[in-house]
Amino acid sequence: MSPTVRRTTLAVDVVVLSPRSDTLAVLLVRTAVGARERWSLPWDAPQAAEGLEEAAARITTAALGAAPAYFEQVGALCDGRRHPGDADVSIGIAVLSPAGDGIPLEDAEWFPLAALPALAPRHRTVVDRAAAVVRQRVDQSPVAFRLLPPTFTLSDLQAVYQLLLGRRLHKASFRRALQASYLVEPTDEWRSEGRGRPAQLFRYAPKKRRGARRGVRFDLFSD
Amino acid sequence: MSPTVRRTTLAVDVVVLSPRSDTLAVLLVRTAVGARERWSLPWDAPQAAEGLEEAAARITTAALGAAPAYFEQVGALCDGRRHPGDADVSIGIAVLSPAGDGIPLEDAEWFPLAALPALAPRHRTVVDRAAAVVRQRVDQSPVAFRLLPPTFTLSDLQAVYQLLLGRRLHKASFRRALQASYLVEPTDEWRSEGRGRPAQLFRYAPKKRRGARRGVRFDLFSD
DNA sequence: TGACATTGGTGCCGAATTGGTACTAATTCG
DNA sequence: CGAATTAGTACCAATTCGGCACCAATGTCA
Repeated sequence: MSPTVRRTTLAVDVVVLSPRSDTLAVLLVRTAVGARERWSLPWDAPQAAEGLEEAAARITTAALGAAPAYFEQVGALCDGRRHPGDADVSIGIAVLSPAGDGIPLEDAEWFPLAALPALAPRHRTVVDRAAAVVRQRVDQSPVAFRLLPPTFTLSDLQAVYQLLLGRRLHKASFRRALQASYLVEPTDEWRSEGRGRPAQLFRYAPKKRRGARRGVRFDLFSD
Repeated sequence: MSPTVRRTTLAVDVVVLSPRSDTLAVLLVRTAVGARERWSLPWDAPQAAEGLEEAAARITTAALGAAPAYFEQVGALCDGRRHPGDADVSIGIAVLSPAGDGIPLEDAEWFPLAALPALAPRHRTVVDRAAAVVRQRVDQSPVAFRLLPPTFTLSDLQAVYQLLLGRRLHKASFRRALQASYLVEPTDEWRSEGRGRPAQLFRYAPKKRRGARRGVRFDLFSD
C-alpha cells in the first residue's frame, strides 16, 4: 500500500516582530465582529502556486503596509487547538521588521509580547513558539540585524540582543566578540542622539571567516 | 475581506536518523515500480484528527518497526519542487533513532547521509534541512542523547557529538563541559568493549541548573 | 606470567577569553 | 565653563580552554 495525499485546510499564521520602546512587539489585526476573540495574528491560506514566504510577505504587507525583508520559520502546528479559521494545520512564520519600519494599517496594532490580548489558542501557541525560535536563533541567524535599520549604532545592536536574550550584556565583551565575528563594518556616518557623544553607524556586512569554533556548549534547557 | 481556508494536499516526510558505523544514516523506503526514483523518504498524509508527531510516529513504525522516542521539526516546505506524491506542502520531521535500535522492514534500508541514492527533489531538500537542523540544535536540544541507547559511555557520547559537529573534540574539555552541565549521571554499571579499560555507563538525567550563561557568541554562518 | 597494546579517565599548566572597573572622548544643557 | 550623558577603550584579575602527559584497567600475545 503506497501513501496517498489527502486534502487538508492550511493556514499561514504570521508573527510580525519588531522592537518597540524597550520591548518586543507583535502585530495583531482586529477580527470580524462576532468572532470569539477581538484580535488575531495576520493569517491567510496560501494561494495556488505560492511559496510559504510569498504568502507570508503578502499577509504582512496587508497588515503593515511594508514588504518584510526577513522570515524565520516557526514550524507547523497541528494540535487540536482552535484556529480562527478552523484550519487543520497552521504554519507559523516569524517576520522581522526593523524598529520603526512600516505603519500598521487601519485594523492592525502593535502589542508588547508580554501584554497580548486574548487570542485563539492556536495563535497563542504560534506566538510563543515564534518568540522562542527567534530568541534561540539569535546567535545563529542574523535575527538581531533584521530588527534594526540598515545602519545602526553598536548600542542599538546591543539593546536588541539584550531584548532578545532577556539579560544584560557586558559592553566591552559584546564589542570584542562582534569584532571577532566580522559581521559588521563601520560606515563613515555618525549619529547624534540628543545628548551624549555621537555614535558611529555600522552596517551588517558579514564576511567569510574560517569556522574555527571551539568547545561544545551544553546549553540545554532543563525541560 | 477576511481570510478563508483552502484545501491543500499535505505530506509528512520523515527523516529517520541514526548513527551507523561512524556516519549518520537515513532510513529510505523502496518506491513502487515505475516511480521516477527507486527510493524515497517514508512519508504519508496525516490522517484526520492526527497530530503531526503522531503521524510521524506511525510512518516511522511502518518503516522501522519501532516507535520513535524523539522528534525534531524541520519545517514546512512549499517550494515548487517535485514530491513523490505531488503534495503541495511537505512537513519535514526528523526522527532520532538510537544506534542499533529497530530493524528496517522489508522495503526499507539505511543509507549513509553522505551517499544517498537519487531522491525526488523535495525529499532531497527535506533531508538536507533535517541534517542541518539536527546539527544546529546539538547544543540546545538533547539530540545527541536520543541517538544513543538509554545508557552509554562518555566516549560514545563524544563520538556522536563529533559525528554531528563534524570535527574532533578535546576529551578533557568535553568532559569538563559535560560535568558542568549536569546533564548526565553515572550508573554503577561498566561496559567492557573488547580490549581496553572498561568504561562507566552514564544515563541522560538533566538536572535543574541556574541559567548562568555568559557572553554572546556570534556564530552566524557566512551565508 | 609478564611485557605491550588499547581504551578510559584525570591532573597540570600555559594561553586565550571573559567580565569588571575605570578611564578617556565627544557632545548637550544650563 | 562645568555637569551630565552617552560612546568607546585600556587594563587586569579570574576563569576557561586545549594540549600534553600521566595513571588505570583490561585483553593479547609471546
